[in-house]
Amino acid sequence: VVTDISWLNDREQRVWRSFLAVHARLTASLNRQIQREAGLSGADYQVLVSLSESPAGRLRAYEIGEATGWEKSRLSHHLSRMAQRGLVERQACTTDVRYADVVLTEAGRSAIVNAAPRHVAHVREWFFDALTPEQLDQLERTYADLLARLDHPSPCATDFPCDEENPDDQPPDLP
Amino acid sequence: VVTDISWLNDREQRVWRSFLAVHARLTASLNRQIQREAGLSGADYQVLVSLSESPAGRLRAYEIGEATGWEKSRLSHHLSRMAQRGLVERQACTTDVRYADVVLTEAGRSAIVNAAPRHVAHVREWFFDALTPEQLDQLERTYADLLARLDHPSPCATDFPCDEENPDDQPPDLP
DNA sequence: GAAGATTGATACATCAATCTTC
DNA sequence: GAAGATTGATGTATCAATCTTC
Repeated sequence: VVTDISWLNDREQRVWRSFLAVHARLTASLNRQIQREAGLSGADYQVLVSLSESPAGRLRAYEIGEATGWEKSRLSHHLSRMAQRGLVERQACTTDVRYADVVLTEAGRSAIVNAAPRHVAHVREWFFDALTPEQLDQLERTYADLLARLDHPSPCATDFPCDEENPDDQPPDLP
Repeated sequence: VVTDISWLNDREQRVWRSFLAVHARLTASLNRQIQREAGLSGADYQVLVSLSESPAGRLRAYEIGEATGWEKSRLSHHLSRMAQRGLVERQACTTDVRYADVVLTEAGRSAIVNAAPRHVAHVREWFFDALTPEQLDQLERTYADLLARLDHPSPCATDFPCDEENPDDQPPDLP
């Protein structure tokens, strides 16, 4: 009954639905596993990874936001919950009081050290082990292209204001 | 600081993070758009699409669960919210009272008819327009492989009980 | 005023427990 | 007892509004 409105062709629809399904199932499985095995949510994991990758286990909330791509309020709520559970600690930054420093606690560090290897094992099992080296190459390229498109929207194909039309402003910059 | 635990190599890490980032940003953008333009969440949209694809705009809750991949409770909660907003209606199935029938209301139908073209336009703009035909081919194949792996776990590489080890049980069956 | 951050309200997701009908 | 579905509790995400400090 949706056929009378403009839609994707068969292949596009197949690819799009696969894209959604792969991600939904993969993240659902990974989140369940990490929750069961380490008592962490996927969101907890992301925050802890960011912090553990920083030299002192300390970052500004702003930087965690950059790393995770979350907005301020989501991050703030989540940090509150994590702080309440003793995984991180908030500390006022000495130089500029606006910036909230977030530091990894001992509990937080042991949580991520415990969780990471299991998590990686599942990412391997469910993602990388299903891919050939060629497919890995292709994905690297394709995702880079997709991210470039998302970072740098093309001249508006839709009815939205799209003031960003300077195509040589910033080089595509890989995460 | 995470380098002393087993991890992915550089390329794998890049691909994995891109995979997560692409999906996160794409779905976040799409959800925002569809919410703003049509007052629907991504979840609403999925349910409405399933229903609108069925001949009578009527499905059993069970079938919507299959289509969306959601579990019973999530679906039930969501259908309650949608029913409250007048997008769908629950009706007892005449033949077997266990099965709950869900029917599309007029409001639900016009909501999806209004939302779909805009949604598709954004999927094109942000996803398909960034891909070459070759990349589309590659993705179709790769996602099929990934789904096959998720449907049909390989003999356990991890410490989990994995009783499903009959590799010729069911042919990989594409959604 | 703008950037960084927080709060409160609401919607959504997940889990365990329950209920009903076959 | 098992399949389909619902409920309640808790955790998570999003939006708008606010607060503080530069």
